[in-house]
Amino acid sequence: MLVRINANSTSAKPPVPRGLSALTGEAALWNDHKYSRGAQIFWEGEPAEYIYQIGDGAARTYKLLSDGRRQIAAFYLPGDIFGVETEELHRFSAEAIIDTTVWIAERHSMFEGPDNGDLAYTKSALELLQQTLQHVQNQLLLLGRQTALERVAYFLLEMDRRLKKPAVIILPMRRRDIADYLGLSLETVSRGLSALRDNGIISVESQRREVILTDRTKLAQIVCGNANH
Amino acid sequence: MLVRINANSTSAKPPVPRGLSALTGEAALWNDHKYSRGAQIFWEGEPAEYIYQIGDGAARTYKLLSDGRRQIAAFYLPGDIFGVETEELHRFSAEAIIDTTVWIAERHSMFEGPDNGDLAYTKSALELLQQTLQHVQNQLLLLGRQTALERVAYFLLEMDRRLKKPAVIILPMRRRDIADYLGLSLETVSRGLSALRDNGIISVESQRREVILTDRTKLAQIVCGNANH
DNA sequence: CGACTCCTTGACAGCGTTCAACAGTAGTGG
DNA sequence: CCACTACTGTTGAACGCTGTCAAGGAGTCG
Repeated sequence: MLVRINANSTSAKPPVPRGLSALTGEAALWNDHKYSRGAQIFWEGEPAEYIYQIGDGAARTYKLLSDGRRQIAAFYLPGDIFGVETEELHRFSAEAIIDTTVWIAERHSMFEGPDNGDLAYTKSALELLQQTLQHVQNQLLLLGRQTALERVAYFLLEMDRRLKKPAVIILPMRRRDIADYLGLSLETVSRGLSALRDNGIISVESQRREVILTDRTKLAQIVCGNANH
Repeated sequence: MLVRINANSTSAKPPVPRGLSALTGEAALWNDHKYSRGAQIFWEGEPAEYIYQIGDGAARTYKLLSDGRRQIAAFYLPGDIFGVETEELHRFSAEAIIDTTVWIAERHSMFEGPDNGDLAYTKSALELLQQTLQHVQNQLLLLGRQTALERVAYFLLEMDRRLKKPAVIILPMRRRDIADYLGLSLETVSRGLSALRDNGIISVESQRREVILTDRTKLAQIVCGNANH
Protein backbone atom coordinates (compact mmCIF):
# COMPACT_ATOMS: atom_id res chain seq x y z
CA MET A 1 0.00 0.00 0.00
CA LEU A 2 3.00 2.33 -0.21
CA VAL A 3 2.00 5.08 -2.57
CA ARG A 4 4.33 7.98 -3.02
CA ILE A 5 3.55 11.04 -5.05
CA ASN A 6 6.68 11.68 -6.99
CA ALA A 7 7.20 15.43 -7.30
CA ASN A 8 10.75 15.31 -8.59
CA SER A 9 11.11 12.38 -10.88
CA THR A 10 14.44 10.64 -10.89
CA SER A 11 14.52 10.54 -14.65
CA ALA A 12 14.46 13.69 -16.73
CA LYS A 13 11.04 15.23 -17.23
CA PRO A 14 9.40 12.54 -19.30
CA PRO A 15 7.38 13.28 -22.37
CA VAL A 16 3.67 13.40 -21.80
CA PRO A 17 2.48 9.96 -22.73
CA ARG A 18 0.91 10.08 -26.16
CA GLY A 19 -2.07 8.03 -25.24
CA LEU A 20 -2.91 10.08 -22.23
CA SER A 21 -2.56 13.42 -23.95
CA ALA A 22 -5.23 12.43 -26.42
CA LEU A 23 -7.49 11.44 -23.61
CA THR A 24 -6.91 14.42 -21.35
CA GLY A 25 -5.80 17.33 -23.49
CA GLU A 26 -2.27 18.69 -23.61
CA ALA A 27 -2.69 20.95 -20.63
CA ALA A 28 -4.21 18.30 -18.41
CA LEU A 29 -2.98 17.72 -14.93
CA TRP A 30 -0.96 14.61 -14.54
CA ASN A 31 1.50 13.12 -12.12
CA ASP A 32 3.64 10.11 -11.90
CA HIS A 33 3.17 7.86 -8.94
CA LYS A 34 5.22 4.92 -7.80
CA TYR A 35 3.58 1.76 -6.60
CA SER A 36 5.64 -0.88 -4.90
CA ARG A 37 5.23 -4.55 -5.73
CA GLY A 38 1.73 -5.76 -4.90
CA ALA A 39 0.36 -2.29 -4.12
CA GLN A 40 -3.27 -1.63 -4.92
CA ILE A 41 -3.85 0.97 -7.63
CA PHE A 42 -7.64 0.98 -7.48
CA TRP A 43 -10.44 -1.28 -6.34
CA GLU A 44 -13.39 -2.69 -8.20
CA GLY A 45 -16.43 -0.55 -7.39
CA GLU A 46 -14.36 2.54 -6.62
CA PRO A 47 -15.18 5.78 -8.48
CA ALA A 48 -13.10 5.95 -11.64
CA GLU A 49 -11.60 9.40 -11.21
CA TYR A 50 -8.32 8.89 -13.00
CA ILE A 51 -6.85 7.09 -15.94
CA TYR A 52 -3.48 5.41 -15.79
CA GLN A 53 -0.53 4.65 -18.01
CA ILE A 54 2.37 2.40 -17.13
CA GLY A 55 5.78 4.09 -17.25
CA ASP A 56 8.01 1.32 -15.94
CA GLY A 57 6.83 -1.91 -14.43
CA ALA A 58 3.62 -3.83 -14.86
CA ALA A 59 0.10 -4.06 -13.47
CA ARG A 60 -2.77 -6.51 -13.41
CA THR A 61 -6.54 -5.98 -13.32
CA TYR A 62 -8.73 -8.67 -11.80
CA LYS A 63 -11.99 -9.73 -10.24
CA LEU A 64 -12.40 -11.91 -7.17
CA LEU A 65 -15.02 -14.39 -6.08
CA SER A 66 -15.99 -14.47 -2.41
CA ASP A 67 -14.03 -17.67 -1.84
CA GLY A 68 -10.81 -16.19 -3.22
CA ARG A 69 -10.88 -17.44 -6.77
CA ARG A 70 -9.33 -14.77 -8.95
CA GLN A 71 -9.60 -14.03 -12.65
CA ILE A 72 -7.03 -11.66 -14.07
CA ALA A 73 -8.53 -9.69 -16.95
CA ALA A 74 -5.36 -8.16 -18.35
CA PHE A 75 -1.71 -7.39 -17.78
CA TYR A 76 -0.46 -3.88 -18.48
CA LEU A 77 3.07 -3.24 -19.67
CA PRO A 78 5.06 -0.02 -20.23
CA GLY A 79 3.04 2.39 -22.37
CA ASP A 80 -0.27 0.65 -21.75
CA ILE A 81 -3.26 2.70 -20.62
CA PHE A 82 -5.77 1.26 -18.18
CA GLY A 83 -8.49 2.22 -15.76
CA VAL A 84 -10.58 3.93 -18.45
CA GLU A 85 -14.24 3.29 -17.75
CA THR A 86 -17.37 4.44 -19.51
CA GLU A 87 -19.32 4.36 -16.29
CA GLU A 88 -18.53 6.01 -13.00
CA LEU A 89 -17.06 3.00 -11.24
CA HIS A 90 -14.10 0.72 -11.86
CA ARG A 91 -15.19 -2.71 -12.97
CA PHE A 92 -11.95 -4.38 -11.89
CA SER A 93 -9.35 -4.01 -9.19
CA ALA A 94 -5.81 -3.13 -10.20
CA GLU A 95 -2.47 -3.87 -8.55
CA ALA A 96 1.18 -3.32 -9.35
CA ILE A 97 2.83 -6.62 -10.19
CA ILE A 98 6.32 -5.29 -9.52
CA ASP A 99 7.60 -1.87 -8.48
CA THR A 100 5.90 0.31 -11.03
CA THR A 101 5.77 3.92 -12.16
CA VAL A 102 2.36 5.03 -13.34
CA TRP A 103 1.32 8.25 -15.06
CA ILE A 104 -2.01 9.39 -13.71
CA ALA A 105 -4.34 11.95 -15.27
CA GLU A 106 -7.78 13.14 -14.36
CA ARG A 107 -10.49 11.42 -16.20
CA HIS A 108 -12.93 13.24 -18.40
CA SER A 109 -16.50 12.44 -17.72
CA MET A 110 -17.58 10.78 -20.89
CA PHE A 111 -21.23 11.74 -21.08
CA GLU A 112 -21.46 15.14 -19.50
CA GLY A 113 -24.31 16.55 -21.49
CA PRO A 114 -26.01 16.64 -24.87
CA ASP A 115 -23.26 18.54 -26.65
CA ASN A 116 -20.82 19.00 -23.87
CA GLY A 117 -18.68 16.08 -24.93
CA ASP A 118 -15.34 16.32 -26.63
CA LEU A 119 -15.39 14.41 -29.87
CA ALA A 120 -11.66 13.81 -29.99
CA TYR A 121 -11.78 12.48 -26.49
CA THR A 122 -14.75 10.27 -27.19
CA LYS A 123 -13.00 8.88 -30.23
CA SER A 124 -9.86 8.12 -28.25
CA ALA A 125 -11.93 6.41 -25.62
CA LEU A 126 -13.75 4.48 -28.30
CA GLU A 127 -10.52 3.26 -29.82
CA LEU A 128 -9.21 2.21 -26.46
CA LEU A 129 -12.46 0.51 -25.59
CA GLN A 130 -12.39 -1.31 -28.86
CA GLN A 131 -8.84 -2.55 -28.21
CA THR A 132 -9.93 -3.78 -24.80
CA LEU A 133 -12.95 -5.49 -26.29
CA GLN A 134 -10.89 -7.30 -28.89
CA HIS A 135 -8.49 -8.51 -26.27
CA VAL A 136 -11.24 -9.80 -24.01
CA GLN A 137 -13.08 -11.45 -26.89
CA ASN A 138 -9.98 -13.41 -27.76
CA GLN A 139 -9.74 -14.46 -24.12
CA LEU A 140 -13.25 -15.89 -24.37
CA LEU A 141 -12.29 -18.55 -26.87
CA LEU A 142 -9.10 -19.22 -24.94
CA LEU A 143 -10.81 -19.73 -21.59
CA GLY A 144 -13.86 -21.48 -22.94
CA ARG A 145 -12.42 -23.88 -25.45
CA GLN A 146 -8.65 -24.22 -25.36
CA THR A 147 -6.46 -26.69 -23.51
CA ALA A 148 -3.88 -25.89 -20.86
CA LEU A 149 -0.94 -26.16 -23.24
CA GLU A 150 -2.68 -24.00 -25.84
CA ARG A 151 -3.30 -21.33 -23.23
CA VAL A 152 0.30 -21.27 -22.07
CA ALA A 153 1.52 -21.04 -25.65
CA TYR A 154 -0.94 -18.22 -26.31
CA PHE A 155 0.25 -16.37 -23.27
CA LEU A 156 3.88 -16.57 -24.33
CA LEU A 157 3.09 -15.33 -27.82
CA GLU A 158 1.00 -12.48 -26.44
CA MET A 159 3.81 -11.35 -24.16
CA ASP A 160 6.32 -11.77 -26.98
CA ARG A 161 4.25 -9.55 -29.25
CA ARG A 162 3.53 -6.90 -26.65
CA LEU A 163 7.16 -6.71 -25.55
CA LYS A 164 8.12 -6.26 -29.24
CA LYS A 165 9.61 -9.71 -29.71
CA PRO A 166 12.74 -9.35 -27.60
CA ALA A 167 15.49 -11.96 -27.62
CA VAL A 168 14.64 -12.78 -24.04
CA ILE A 169 11.16 -12.32 -22.61
CA ILE A 170 11.37 -11.05 -19.06
CA LEU A 171 8.07 -11.83 -17.44
CA PRO A 172 7.13 -9.44 -14.66
CA MET A 173 4.44 -11.72 -13.28
CA ARG A 174 4.60 -14.88 -11.24
CA ARG A 175 3.23 -18.28 -12.21
CA ARG A 176 0.22 -17.67 -10.03
CA ASP A 177 -0.63 -14.55 -12.02
CA ILE A 178 -0.28 -16.38 -15.31
CA ALA A 179 -2.51 -19.13 -13.94
CA ASP A 180 -5.23 -16.70 -12.88
CA TYR A 181 -5.01 -15.03 -16.27
CA LEU A 182 -5.36 -18.29 -18.18
CA GLY A 183 -7.90 -19.92 -15.87
CA LEU A 184 -5.50 -22.65 -14.78
CA SER A 185 -3.71 -23.71 -11.61
CA LEU A 186 -0.15 -22.48 -11.19
CA GLU A 187 1.07 -26.06 -11.27
CA THR A 188 -0.52 -26.60 -14.66
CA VAL A 189 1.15 -23.46 -15.98
CA SER A 190 4.46 -24.72 -14.70
CA ARG A 191 3.89 -28.10 -16.32
CA GLY A 192 2.95 -26.41 -19.58
CA LEU A 193 6.16 -24.42 -19.60
CA SER A 194 8.15 -27.54 -18.79
CA ALA A 195 6.48 -29.43 -21.62
CA LEU A 196 7.31 -26.66 -24.10
CA ARG A 197 10.86 -26.59 -22.78
CA ASP A 198 11.22 -30.38 -23.07
CA ASN A 199 10.07 -30.14 -26.69
CA GLY A 200 12.69 -27.53 -27.49
CA ILE A 201 10.11 -24.86 -28.25
CA ILE A 202 11.12 -22.49 -25.48
CA SER A 203 14.02 -22.15 -23.11
CA VAL A 204 13.51 -21.08 -19.51
CA GLU A 205 16.37 -19.32 -17.80
CA SER A 206 17.45 -20.21 -14.31
CA GLN A 207 15.65 -17.22 -12.87
CA ARG A 208 12.43 -18.72 -14.31
CA ARG A 209 11.00 -15.33 -15.22
CA GLU A 210 13.08 -15.19 -18.37
CA VAL A 211 11.92 -17.14 -21.39
CA ILE A 212 13.38 -17.47 -24.87
CA LEU A 213 11.08 -18.50 -27.69
CA THR A 214 13.20 -20.75 -29.86
CA ASP A 215 10.38 -21.84 -32.15
CA ARG A 216 7.63 -19.27 -32.55
CA THR A 217 6.14 -21.18 -35.47
CA LYS A 218 5.55 -24.31 -33.45
CA LEU A 219 4.21 -22.19 -30.62
CA ALA A 220 1.68 -20.59 -32.94
CA GLN A 221 0.65 -24.01 -34.23
CA ILE A 222 -0.01 -25.17 -30.70
CA VAL A 223 -2.23 -22.14 -30.05
CA CYS A 224 -4.33 -23.00 -33.09
CA GLY A 225 -4.87 -26.50 -31.81
CA ASN A 226 -2.24 -28.19 -33.96
CA ALA A 227 -0.19 -29.72 -31.20
CA ASN A 228 1.53 -32.61 -32.96
CA HIS A 229 0.36 -35.41 -30.74
CA MET B 1 -29.52 -20.05 -46.10
CA LEU B 2 -33.04 -18.90 -46.97
CA VAL B 3 -32.97 -15.13 -46.78
CA ARG B 4 -35.99 -13.23 -47.84
CA ILE B 5 -36.15 -9.48 -48.11
CA ASN B 6 -39.49 -8.63 -46.64
CA ALA B 7 -40.94 -5.71 -48.55
CA ASN B 8 -44.46 -5.93 -47.20
CA SER B 9 -44.24 -6.98 -43.61
CA THR B 10 -46.98 -9.23 -42.31
CA SER B 11 -47.38 -7.13 -39.21
CA ALA B 12 -48.32 -3.48 -39.39
CA LYS B 13 -45.45 -1.16 -40.22
CA PRO B 14 -43.36 -1.58 -37.14
CA PRO B 15 -41.85 1.30 -35.25
CA VAL B 16 -38.25 1.99 -36.12
CA PRO B 17 -36.30 0.20 -33.45
CA ARG B 18 -35.15 2.73 -30.90
CA GLY B 19 -31.63 1.44 -30.69
CA LEU B 20 -31.14 1.46 -34.40
CA SER B 21 -32.55 4.90 -34.94
CA ALA B 22 -29.97 6.37 -32.61
CA LEU B 23 -27.28 4.57 -34.53
CA THR B 24 -28.45 5.36 -38.02
CA GLY B 25 -30.54 8.52 -37.93
CA GLU B 26 -34.30 8.61 -38.28
CA ALA B 27 -34.27 8.65 -42.05
CA ALA B 28 -31.86 5.77 -42.44
CA LEU B 29 -32.60 2.92 -44.77
CA TRP B 30 -33.60 -0.23 -43.06
CA ASN B 31 -35.29 -3.46 -43.88
CA ASP B 32 -36.49 -6.49 -42.09
CA HIS B 33 -35.13 -9.82 -43.18
CA LYS B 34 -36.15 -13.28 -42.18
CA TYR B 35 -33.59 -15.93 -41.44
CA SER B 36 -34.63 -19.52 -41.04
CA ARG B 37 -33.27 -21.69 -38.26
CA GLY B 38 -29.51 -22.10 -38.54
CA ALA B 39 -29.10 -19.54 -41.33
CA GLN B 40 -25.89 -17.54 -41.42
CA ILE B 41 -26.35 -13.81 -40.84
CA PHE B 42 -22.72 -12.83 -41.32
CA TRP B 43 -19.29 -14.42 -41.16
CA GLU B 44 -16.25 -13.57 -39.11
CA GLY B 45 -13.88 -11.57 -41.30
CA GLU B 46 -16.66 -10.27 -43.56
CA PRO B 47 -16.95 -6.50 -44.07
CA ALA B 48 -19.29 -5.09 -41.42
CA GLU B 49 -21.64 -3.14 -43.65
CA TYR B 50 -24.81 -3.41 -41.61
CA ILE B 51 -25.99 -3.46 -38.06
CA TYR B 52 -28.72 -5.76 -36.89
CA GLN B 53 -31.53 -5.85 -34.38
CA ILE B 54 -33.58 -8.89 -33.47
CA GLY B 55 -37.30 -8.51 -34.06
CA ASP B 56 -38.54 -11.98 -33.26
CA GLY B 57 -36.38 -15.00 -32.68
CA ALA B 58 -32.80 -15.30 -31.50
CA ALA B 59 -29.25 -15.29 -32.81
CA ARG B 60 -25.80 -16.37 -31.69
CA THR B 61 -22.35 -14.96 -32.42
CA TYR B 62 -19.37 -17.28 -32.25
CA LYS B 63 -15.80 -18.08 -33.18
CA LEU B 64 -14.51 -21.42 -34.40
CA LEU B 65 -11.19 -23.21 -34.04
CA SER B 66 -9.90 -25.16 -37.01
CA ASP B 67 -10.81 -28.47 -35.38
CA GLY B 68 -14.41 -27.42 -34.87
CA ARG B 69 -14.34 -26.26 -31.28
CA ARG B 70 -16.78 -23.38 -30.98
CA GLN B 71 -17.10 -20.58 -28.49
CA ILE B 72 -20.35 -18.67 -28.50
CA ALA B 73 -19.75 -15.06 -27.50
CA ALA B 74 -23.33 -13.98 -26.99
CA PHE B 75 -26.97 -14.75 -27.57
CA TYR B 76 -29.23 -12.04 -28.96
CA LEU B 77 -32.90 -11.85 -28.06
CA PRO B 78 -35.75 -9.65 -29.31
CA GLY B 79 -34.70 -6.00 -29.20
CA ASP B 80 -30.98 -6.74 -28.97
CA ILE B 81 -28.61 -5.02 -31.38
CA PHE B 82 -25.58 -6.83 -32.72
CA GLY B 83 -23.01 -6.75 -35.47
CA VAL B 84 -21.77 -3.29 -34.55
CA GLU B 85 -18.02 -3.15 -35.07
CA THR B 86 -15.49 -0.38 -34.63
CA GLU B 87 -13.33 -1.78 -37.36
CA GLU B 88 -14.26 -2.70 -40.88
CA LEU B 89 -14.63 -6.43 -40.36
CA HIS B 90 -16.88 -8.63 -38.26
CA ARG B 91 -14.98 -10.26 -35.44
CA PHE B 92 -17.50 -13.08 -35.01
CA SER B 93 -19.83 -15.11 -37.14
CA ALA B 94 -23.55 -14.86 -36.52
CA GLU B 95 -26.37 -17.33 -37.11
CA ALA B 96 -30.08 -17.47 -36.45
CA ILE B 97 -30.82 -19.94 -33.66
CA ILE B 98 -34.46 -20.31 -34.68
CA ASP B 99 -36.56 -18.71 -37.40
CA THR B 100 -35.80 -15.07 -36.82
CA THR B 101 -36.80 -11.62 -38.03
CA VAL B 102 -33.95 -9.14 -38.07
CA TRP B 103 -34.01 -5.39 -38.67
CA ILE B 104 -31.03 -4.38 -40.74
CA ALA B 105 -29.68 -0.87 -41.22
CA GLU B 106 -26.66 0.49 -42.98
CA ARG B 107 -23.72 1.02 -40.75
CA HIS B 108 -22.11 4.40 -40.28
CA SER B 109 -18.40 4.44 -40.68
CA MET B 110 -17.21 5.30 -37.25
CA PHE B 111 -14.03 7.21 -37.99
CA GLU B 112 -14.60 8.97 -41.25
CA GLY B 113 -12.41 11.98 -40.78
CA PRO B 114 -11.16 14.51 -38.27
CA ASP B 115 -14.50 16.20 -37.64
CA ASN B 116 -16.65 14.25 -40.01
CA GLY B 117 -18.00 12.02 -37.31
CA ASP B 118 -21.41 12.29 -35.77
CA LEU B 119 -21.11 12.75 -32.04
CA ALA B 120 -24.54 11.34 -31.24
CA TYR B 121 -23.74 8.29 -33.28
CA THR B 122 -20.35 7.85 -31.69
CA LYS B 123 -21.91 8.10 -28.27
CA SER B 124 -24.53 5.50 -29.10
CA ALA B 125 -21.84 3.22 -30.40
CA LEU B 126 -19.80 3.85 -27.28
CA GLU B 127 -22.68 2.91 -25.03
CA LEU B 128 -23.33 -0.24 -26.99
CA LEU B 129 -19.67 -1.11 -26.97
CA GLN B 130 -19.54 -0.59 -23.26
CA GLN B 131 -22.50 -2.90 -22.73
CA THR B 132 -20.81 -5.54 -24.83
CA LEU B 133 -17.57 -5.11 -22.92
CA GLN B 134 -19.28 -5.53 -19.56
CA HIS B 135 -20.99 -8.67 -20.74
CA VAL B 136 -17.80 -10.19 -22.05
CA GLN B 137 -15.85 -9.23 -18.95
CA ASN B 138 -18.34 -11.08 -16.79
CA GLN B 139 -17.93 -14.07 -19.06
CA LEU B 140 -14.21 -14.03 -18.36
CA LEU B 141 -14.62 -14.82 -14.69
CA LEU B 142 -17.28 -17.36 -15.52
CA LEU B 143 -15.19 -19.24 -18.06
CA GLY B 144 -11.92 -18.92 -16.22
CA ARG B 145 -12.85 -19.64 -12.66
CA GLN B 146 -16.34 -21.02 -12.19
CA THR B 147 -17.55 -24.61 -11.98
CA ALA B 148 -19.98 -26.31 -14.32
CA LEU B 149 -22.95 -25.92 -12.00
CA GLU B 150 -22.16 -22.27 -11.36
CA ARG B 151 -22.05 -21.63 -15.10
CA VAL B 152 -25.39 -23.30 -15.72
CA ALA B 153 -26.98 -21.33 -12.87
CA TYR B 154 -25.48 -18.12 -14.24
CA PHE B 155 -26.86 -18.85 -17.67
CA LEU B 156 -30.35 -19.41 -16.36
CA LEU B 157 -30.29 -16.19 -14.38
CA GLU B 158 -28.98 -14.27 -17.37
CA MET B 159 -31.75 -15.56 -19.59
CA ASP B 160 -34.30 -14.92 -16.86
CA ARG B 161 -33.17 -11.31 -16.55
CA ARG B 162 -32.98 -10.65 -20.27
CA LEU B 163 -36.39 -12.20 -20.92
CA LYS B 164 -37.80 -9.95 -18.16
CA LYS B 165 -38.30 -12.69 -15.59
CA PRO B 166 -41.18 -14.53 -17.22
CA ALA B 167 -43.07 -17.26 -15.38
CA VAL B 168 -41.68 -19.77 -17.86
CA ILE B 169 -38.35 -19.29 -19.59
CA ILE B 170 -38.56 -20.48 -23.16
CA LEU B 171 -35.03 -21.10 -24.30
CA PRO B 172 -34.55 -20.66 -28.03
CA MET B 173 -31.19 -22.45 -28.03
CA ARG B 174 -30.26 -26.10 -27.75
CA ARG B 175 -28.08 -27.69 -25.11
CA ARG B 176 -25.15 -27.65 -27.49
CA ASP B 177 -25.43 -23.88 -27.83
CA ILE B 178 -25.58 -23.43 -24.08
CA ALA B 179 -22.54 -25.68 -23.75
CA ASP B 180 -20.53 -23.69 -26.28
CA TYR B 181 -21.55 -20.49 -24.54
CA LEU B 182 -20.47 -21.74 -21.12
CA GLY B 183 -17.36 -23.61 -22.22
CA LEU B 184 -18.77 -27.01 -21.28
CA SER B 185 -19.87 -30.18 -23.03
CA LEU B 186 -23.55 -30.50 -23.76
CA GLU B 187 -23.74 -33.52 -21.46
CA THR B 188 -22.42 -31.47 -18.57
CA VAL B 189 -25.03 -28.78 -19.22
CA SER B 190 -27.72 -31.44 -19.20
CA ARG B 191 -26.38 -32.88 -15.96
CA GLY B 192 -26.26 -29.42 -14.41
CA LEU B 193 -29.89 -28.79 -15.29
CA SER B 194 -30.84 -32.20 -13.91
CA ALA B 195 -28.99 -31.47 -10.66
CA LEU B 196 -30.80 -28.15 -10.26
CA ARG B 197 -34.08 -29.87 -11.01
CA ASP B 198 -33.39 -32.66 -8.51
CA ASN B 199 -32.70 -30.03 -5.86
CA GLY B 200 -36.01 -28.32 -6.52
CA ILE B 201 -34.36 -25.11 -7.73
CA ILE B 202 -35.74 -25.26 -11.25
CA SER B 203 -38.37 -27.21 -13.09
CA VAL B 204 -37.83 -28.39 -16.64
CA GLU B 205 -40.90 -28.88 -18.78
CA SER B 206 -41.34 -31.91 -20.93
CA GLN B 207 -40.34 -29.98 -24.03
CA ARG B 208 -36.97 -29.38 -22.33
CA ARG B 209 -36.64 -25.89 -23.72
CA GLU B 210 -38.96 -24.49 -21.10
CA VAL B 211 -37.61 -23.86 -17.63
CA ILE B 212 -39.24 -22.45 -14.52
CA LEU B 213 -37.03 -20.92 -11.86
CA THR B 214 -38.63 -21.92 -8.60
CA ASP B 215 -35.86 -20.59 -6.38
CA ARG B 216 -33.99 -17.64 -7.83
CA THR B 217 -32.32 -16.94 -4.49
CA LYS B 218 -30.65 -20.34 -4.33
CA LEU B 219 -29.71 -20.02 -7.98
CA ALA B 220 -27.96 -16.72 -7.27
CA GLN B 221 -26.14 -18.27 -4.33
CA ILE B 222 -24.84 -21.03 -6.54
CA VAL B 223 -23.51 -18.50 -9.05
CA CYS B 224 -21.56 -16.76 -6.29
CA GLY B 225 -19.92 -20.02 -5.29
CA ASN B 226 -22.20 -20.78 -2.36
CA ALA B 227 -23.43 -24.14 -3.47
CA ASN B 228 -24.39 -25.84 -0.22
CA HIS B 229 -22.44 -29.01 -0.68
C1' DC C 1 23.16 -18.79 7.42
C1' DG C 2 18.25 -19.01 7.98
C1' DA C 3 13.76 -17.65 6.68
C1' DC C 4 11.02 -16.64 3.06
C1' DT C 5 9.07 -16.69 -1.53
C1' DC C 6 8.61 -18.76 -5.81
C1' DC C 7 8.82 -22.63 -8.79
C1' DT C 8 9.03 -27.50 -10.15
C1' DT C 9 7.81 -32.11 -9.89
C1' DG C 10 5.35 -36.24 -8.34
C1' DA C 11 1.26 -38.77 -6.70
C1' DC C 12 -3.34 -38.93 -6.53
C1' DA C 13 -8.18 -37.49 -6.81
C1' DG C 14 -11.97 -35.38 -8.99
C1' DC C 15 -14.51 -32.84 -12.25
C1' DG C 16 -15.77 -32.71 -16.70
C1' DT C 17 -15.29 -34.99 -21.25
C1' DT C 18 -15.92 -38.78 -24.18
C1' DC C 19 -18.26 -42.73 -25.64
C1' DA C 20 -22.43 -45.12 -25.74
C1' DA C 21 -27.21 -46.45 -25.20
C1' DC C 22 -31.73 -45.04 -24.94
C1' DA C 23 -35.88 -42.13 -24.75
C1' DG C 24 -38.78 -38.40 -26.25
C1' DT C 25 -40.15 -35.29 -29.98
C1' DA C 26 -40.91 -33.61 -34.49
C1' DG C 27 -41.22 -34.02 -39.30
C1' DT C 28 -42.28 -36.78 -43.43
C1' DG C 29 -44.52 -39.72 -46.32
C1' DG C 30 -47.10 -43.88 -47.16
C1' DC D 1 -53.13 -42.84 -38.60
C1' DC D 2 -48.94 -44.99 -38.25
C1' DA D 3 -44.22 -46.19 -39.61
C1' DC D 4 -39.96 -44.40 -40.37
C1' DT D 5 -36.28 -41.29 -39.74
C1' DA D 6 -33.72 -37.55 -37.89
C1' DC D 7 -32.84 -34.76 -34.22
C1' DT D 8 -32.46 -33.55 -29.44
C1' DG D 9 -31.82 -34.50 -24.75
C1' DT D 10 -30.84 -37.59 -20.70
C1' DT D 11 -28.27 -40.79 -18.29
C1' DG D 12 -24.59 -44.17 -17.33
C1' DA D 13 -19.73 -45.73 -17.44
C1' DA D 14 -14.97 -45.09 -18.17
C1' DC D 15 -11.27 -42.17 -19.25
C1' DG D 16 -8.23 -38.31 -18.86
C1' DC D 17 -6.98 -33.63 -18.22
C1' DT D 18 -6.35 -30.58 -14.76
C1' DG D 19 -6.57 -29.48 -9.81
C1' DT D 20 -5.04 -30.54 -5.21
C1' DC D 21 -1.81 -31.90 -1.95
C1' DA D 22 2.79 -32.50 -0.74
C1' DA D 23 7.80 -32.41 -0.89
C1' DG D 24 11.81 -30.42 -2.28
C1' DG D 25 14.85 -27.23 -4.95
C1' DA D 26 16.37 -22.67 -6.20
C1' DG D 27 16.79 -17.88 -5.65
C1' DT D 28 16.59 -13.67 -2.55
C1' DC D 29 17.27 -10.90 1.31
C1' DG D 30 17.92 -9.76 6.00
